[in-house]
Amino acid sequence: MAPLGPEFYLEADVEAVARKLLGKGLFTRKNDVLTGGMITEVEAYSGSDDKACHAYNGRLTARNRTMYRSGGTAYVYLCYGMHLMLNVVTNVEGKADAVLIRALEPILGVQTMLERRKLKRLEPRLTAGPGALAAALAVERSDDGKPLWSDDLFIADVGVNEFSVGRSKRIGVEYAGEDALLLRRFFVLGNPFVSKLR
DNA sequence: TTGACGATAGTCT
DNA sequence: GACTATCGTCAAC
Repeated sequence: MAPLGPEFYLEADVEAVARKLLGKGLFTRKNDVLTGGMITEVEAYSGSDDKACHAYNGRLTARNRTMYRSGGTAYVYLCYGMHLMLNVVTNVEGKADAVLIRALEPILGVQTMLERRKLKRLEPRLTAGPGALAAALAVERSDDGKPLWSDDLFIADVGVNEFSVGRSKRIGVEYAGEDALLLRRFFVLGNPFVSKLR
């Protein structure tokens, strides 16, 4: 399972990369245990034209500076004081674009993920939703800034390409005014491991 | 230094 | 469907 290299993430169109990420595999390796699955839901954020983006209009802070790095870097931050969010930085260095990974369908390490989430049986809420996904994969703040071809955090092609893509507004960005209406959320149609509006 | 507020999830009614 | 836990971030004071 060879990780995708930098070229996959460098293109300027963040929405295109977001779509391409659907069906790819996202995995972490912690304590020698591989966990992860197929990405089923993503959202695109663009620093250049998007009020919902942390880096809108060139805003640069201690938190969001990872977004300005080269495509293929992980951007991890804490939301609501308790949930970690995992993002994929896209575009070239200096352009603050990123894709929020919101949900995946488990493939590897289901038992370990169930334990991390304190669940007894496999059900969508194991990995449907950005905070849930980060908890299931044991994503940590220290993963911020890592390349997505690291030994303990990587994205790979798992050979899935037969599915339809749904599209909608993004979740929880009402504060962004008219940009909250942008159709920058993409998901695998009909897949149960999607957070809302399957 | 301070305080208002989130790219959420789990629990309770 | 409503309520809230919980804390880092950031802009304003």
